[in-house]
Amino acid sequence: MNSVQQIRKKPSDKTPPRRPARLWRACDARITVRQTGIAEKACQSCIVRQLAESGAIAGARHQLLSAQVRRTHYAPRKNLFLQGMPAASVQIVTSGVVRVSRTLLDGQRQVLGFALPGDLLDASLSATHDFSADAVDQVLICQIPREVFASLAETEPWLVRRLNDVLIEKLRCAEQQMAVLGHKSAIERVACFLSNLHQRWAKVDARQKAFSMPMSQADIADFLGLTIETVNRMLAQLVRDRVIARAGSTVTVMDAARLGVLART
Amino acid sequence: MNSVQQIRKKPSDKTPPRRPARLWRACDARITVRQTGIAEKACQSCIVRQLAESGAIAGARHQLLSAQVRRTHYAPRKNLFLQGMPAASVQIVTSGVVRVSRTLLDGQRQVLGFALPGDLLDASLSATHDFSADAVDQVLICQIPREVFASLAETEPWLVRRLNDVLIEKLRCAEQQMAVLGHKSAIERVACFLSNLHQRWAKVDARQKAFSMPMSQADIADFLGLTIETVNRMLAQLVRDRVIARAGSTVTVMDAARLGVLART
DNA sequence: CGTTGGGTTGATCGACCTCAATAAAAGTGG
DNA sequence: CCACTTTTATTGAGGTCGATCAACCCAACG
Repeated sequence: MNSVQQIRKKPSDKTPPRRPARLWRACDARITVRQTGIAEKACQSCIVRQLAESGAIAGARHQLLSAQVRRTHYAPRKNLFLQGMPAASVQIVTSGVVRVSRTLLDGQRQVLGFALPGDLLDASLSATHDFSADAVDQVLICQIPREVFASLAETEPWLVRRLNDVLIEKLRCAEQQMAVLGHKSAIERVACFLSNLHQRWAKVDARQKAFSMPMSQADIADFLGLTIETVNRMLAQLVRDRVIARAGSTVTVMDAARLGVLART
Repeated sequence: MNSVQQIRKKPSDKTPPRRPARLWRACDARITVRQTGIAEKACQSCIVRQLAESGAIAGARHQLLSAQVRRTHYAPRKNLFLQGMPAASVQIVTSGVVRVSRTLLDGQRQVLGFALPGDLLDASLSATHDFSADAVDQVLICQIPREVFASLAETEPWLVRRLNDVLIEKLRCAEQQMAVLGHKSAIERVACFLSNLHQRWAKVDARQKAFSMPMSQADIADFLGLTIETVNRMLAQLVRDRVIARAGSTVTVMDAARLGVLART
């Protein structure tokens, strides 16, 4: 009657061997709040840029938000917040990868996705988080206290509208993932995942050819609705077929066309 | 290498044998625009109630929106709008069931969900629809022209914030569906679907014990990531086990507890 | 140097897909 | 209203993909 579903005890990740903090030093945490001028230059993908990119007016708006931003650093495997915790602030990933997951009623863990630099965590303005977030590797977070954001939203209606757009984008992502989970085979799912990661990292840094995949195969399995073994086998097959190459947690796409075909994207 | 995925030619639905328009007559279409007083009383789940339910202030806000609402009726199997069409208005289902679907790049159809009375279609304010919507049975839609909504949003910031909440709710739904598609067996998926429909119809009309399931099994299959045959077999099994009973397109939950256990909800 | 948490690989099994065929509706034109 | 077609629902038999079970390797770490 039922099948599937072994409960994996520890949702822990591995510490990536390489990733010498190039990306996350680009937006270093050791910036005090008043140094908005520096922050504006340094922070490539902070909450401000994310929320304010609605045109030329960005400059003034940028400063408005910058003054309120706090930055926090998390070590690999550290928890940012737990499902059910009171939500204290609006947060955006500045560097590193964050795993977003949820514990289902039957105790099983569902990985909702992975937040990359520039991605908004917890767009809701509700009282408590309805999912957990954990740092996969070295992570830097930009955050605005909830009250500050709320009062800002009062005087700056564009903020809420911008938030709307972000939410719609997130919804589109979720729907795409529904398609992956509902209609695709194992190899297609893994190919989709890689292709998606590839594209998203390209947005963060278009120059890089390789990208970082620091999450464990267990995380990927839970995200794709597969088992660890299957994920492993599919990755191995893609390497064997010269579609991708792996070196530690770094992945290089060797044959983007093939990958696209496999992903059916 | 690949599996699944036969392309079903016509995404057509069946006309339900019963459903003598009880529900949808409650909010009849033949109301002219000016009769806001009547509309306010008649329309149980119109766009106004949906968007304005943020407290006691609803009355004034209600009238504000009511004056701009148009109502449209669609016959079973009729298309409301197609993926890619310019989005002309904000729409809410007032009665009936609407199938929301998307055509994937490889031509295969993905059913994103089914909108019931009170559900918002197309929350995005983007220029074009990024999915298609079709009437499954007799459907009544409340809609506000996009420009009217936009200008209203200018002066009424609460509108955008309310829209935000709706979006977050939609996002939560999508994530739940991700869990269904990624982690559940066939019988669990069907049980989830039934349980979900049951609860949502209960919100529309708490008195009704049975509920309407007018969509075809092909639609359900595409929504749940299963084949028609499997959906059929699971439904048959649930009927055999006295968990549900079916009469035409009407479903009665006989054993809600069992259904809940099967759905693992 | 044992332990622990990934990662990797093989063998087996079963849930669900696929193919096939029939029945039951629903729509259509006379 | 009745042939007729088309669509949808239903049921059976067989094949396959991916889960399950079971090793084993490897690196990190106390």
